[in-house]
Amino acid sequence: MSKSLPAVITTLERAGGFASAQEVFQLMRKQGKPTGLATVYRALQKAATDNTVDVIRKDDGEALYRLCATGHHHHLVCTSCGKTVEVEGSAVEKWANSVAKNNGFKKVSHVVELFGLCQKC
Amino acid sequence: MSKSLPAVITTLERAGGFASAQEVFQLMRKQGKPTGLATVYRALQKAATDNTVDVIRKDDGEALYRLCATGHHHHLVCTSCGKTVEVEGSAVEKWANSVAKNNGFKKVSHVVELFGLCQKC
DNA sequence: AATGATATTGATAATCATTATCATTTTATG
DNA sequence: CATAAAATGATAATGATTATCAATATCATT
Ligand SMILES: [Mn+2]
Ligand SMILES: [Mn+2]
Ligand SMILES: [Zn+2]
Ligand SMILES: [Zn+2]
Repeated sequence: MSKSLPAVITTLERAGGFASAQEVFQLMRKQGKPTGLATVYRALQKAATDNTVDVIRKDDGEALYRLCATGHHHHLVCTSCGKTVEVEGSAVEKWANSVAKNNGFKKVSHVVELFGLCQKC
Repeated sequence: MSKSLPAVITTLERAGGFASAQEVFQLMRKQGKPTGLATVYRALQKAATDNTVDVIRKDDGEALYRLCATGHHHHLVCTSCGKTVEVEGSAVEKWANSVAKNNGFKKVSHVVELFGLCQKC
């Protein structure tokens, strides 16, 4: 997976924020760089496992991707206005790994999202 | 929505940990309380908006529901066989609260779930 | 009880993101 | 160039979720 990955990432970059695989697919078509849907999915998945993009899920379960400048991190989201703050989670990473080890689990991933009310709300 | 909701919740309770809508549907069938799939979905969605159940998403996007425990805790779930271990998260609680305070957020809640492969799998 | 209004149910079909196939094309390698 | 290996993409299959809508159950009023 090599020829298409850069083009997909570039498209995601131009998209600005979050974009679904389907949206990236459509954008590439409009930009004159049509690419197979399966290839778009493969590229985004690869980028996700490489931690070069973040993945979140809409309420309906659809995956949204975003170029990830800083590496793995989590989100603090205002439940009222939607304001989102990216937060570091090294403490959580360590905790997750130790919990996994203590229970004999391998290849552990985690979902960590924080919700609350921002200052304005 | 009333007749089916209690039965769905009871089934979710018996399931122990997390269960998908499809699993609840199958369980109710086996327990001699067959209920329509659409009804199961409706009941779980209602319970979710009422905050009587938690909703998380597997890596593949499938929604998992869990009866809101009386005592707050998290889960370590095997993505292969579904084995679930309840884990303490005081370290995460502290982290979440400090992150919230640093960003001026109030009434912070969090979703923290761990996924991996258990020893058998 | 009987009637009509309203809400719930569930079998079934439709939706749609994601994944699997697999033939074709491209790239790597000697 | 010749061959093998990897990437691509058109297409079909999968499967969870949602939409329909006719049949039932529940409620309210006479
Ligand atoms: Mn993390
Ligand atoms: Mn917690
Ligand atoms: Zn806010
Ligand atoms: Zn397992």
